[in-house]
Amino acid sequence: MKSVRNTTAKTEIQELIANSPVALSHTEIQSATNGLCDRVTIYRILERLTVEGLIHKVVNVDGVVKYAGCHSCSEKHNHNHIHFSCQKCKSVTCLEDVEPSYKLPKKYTVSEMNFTLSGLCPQCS
Amino acid sequence: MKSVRNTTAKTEIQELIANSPVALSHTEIQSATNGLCDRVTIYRILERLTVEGLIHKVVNVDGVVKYAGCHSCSEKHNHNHIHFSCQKCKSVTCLEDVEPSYKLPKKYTVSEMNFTLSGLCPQCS
DNA sequence: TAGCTTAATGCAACAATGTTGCAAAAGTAA
DNA sequence: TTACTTTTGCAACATTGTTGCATTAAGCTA
Ligand SMILES: [Mn+2]
Ligand SMILES: [Mn+2]
Ligand SMILES: [Zn+2]
Ligand SMILES: [Zn+2]
Repeated sequence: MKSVRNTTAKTEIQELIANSPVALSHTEIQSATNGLCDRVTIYRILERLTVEGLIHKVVNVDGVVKYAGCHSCSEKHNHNHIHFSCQKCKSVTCLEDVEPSYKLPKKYTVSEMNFTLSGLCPQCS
Repeated sequence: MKSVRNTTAKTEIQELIANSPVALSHTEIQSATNGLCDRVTIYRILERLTVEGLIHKVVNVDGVVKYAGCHSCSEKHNHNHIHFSCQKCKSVTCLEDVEPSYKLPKKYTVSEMNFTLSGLCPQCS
């Protein structure tokens, strides 16, 4: 039986992501927590929070990996929203209300989606 | 005036990508060309082909960068199709016919899109 | 064809990001 | 507190991509 332990670093990183209006990268988290723990530990905490369904990973169009809080992912991740990536301020935002629609022609089996739009966010327009 | 030179390596890599049914990563290109040129040269050729509008970059959901041929991008890139990423065979395919629709809050200015679905491709279903 | 200009290449060195193994530290239940 | 197990720190490594610079070679012209 593998139990989950709530450590200081894990709690702090989870709250940091949950309270952030934009998705955060590993580097941004490391800067924000300022020596709270080792950088390897941050990677492992992010992995654990993702598995637990508390945060989700967002791979930006420029390849930068960021993390954002989940709102209703208890058992497994179920995201069908769009992400917006600002080309000016580099922010990545979850647009939870925006559900894209599409129609696949062939015999593809879809299990996940990752839709990202880039341009200028409201602050940078 | 900066002119463009067609070298053996550039031509071969462009044809490799153009004739491939799936998007190719830098590593896959390096393996396929088998010592044709240095790995740095491959990066620079991919950059050049992208600027020239002959290929386009696809950042997969797992962060792996791949390249696929462009069909009608002379002046600048204009892609509005979906990419499909197979979780089993790891292939990334351009679904040129599939155009997703969505409605954004009007405060956002969109200039690019990157939509990727993952699951099982027809061969792996 | 030979020579000239400069785009393209090879190579080394570096940077950023992420992973793994293992011993030490810390969380949790008894 | 003790015992058990998860979590952490650290070092070492892997992958991917970038940069500077000397050398090579593509394409133009005579
Ligand atoms: Mn999101
Ligand atoms: Mn494509
Ligand atoms: Zn912005
Ligand atoms: Zn497949």
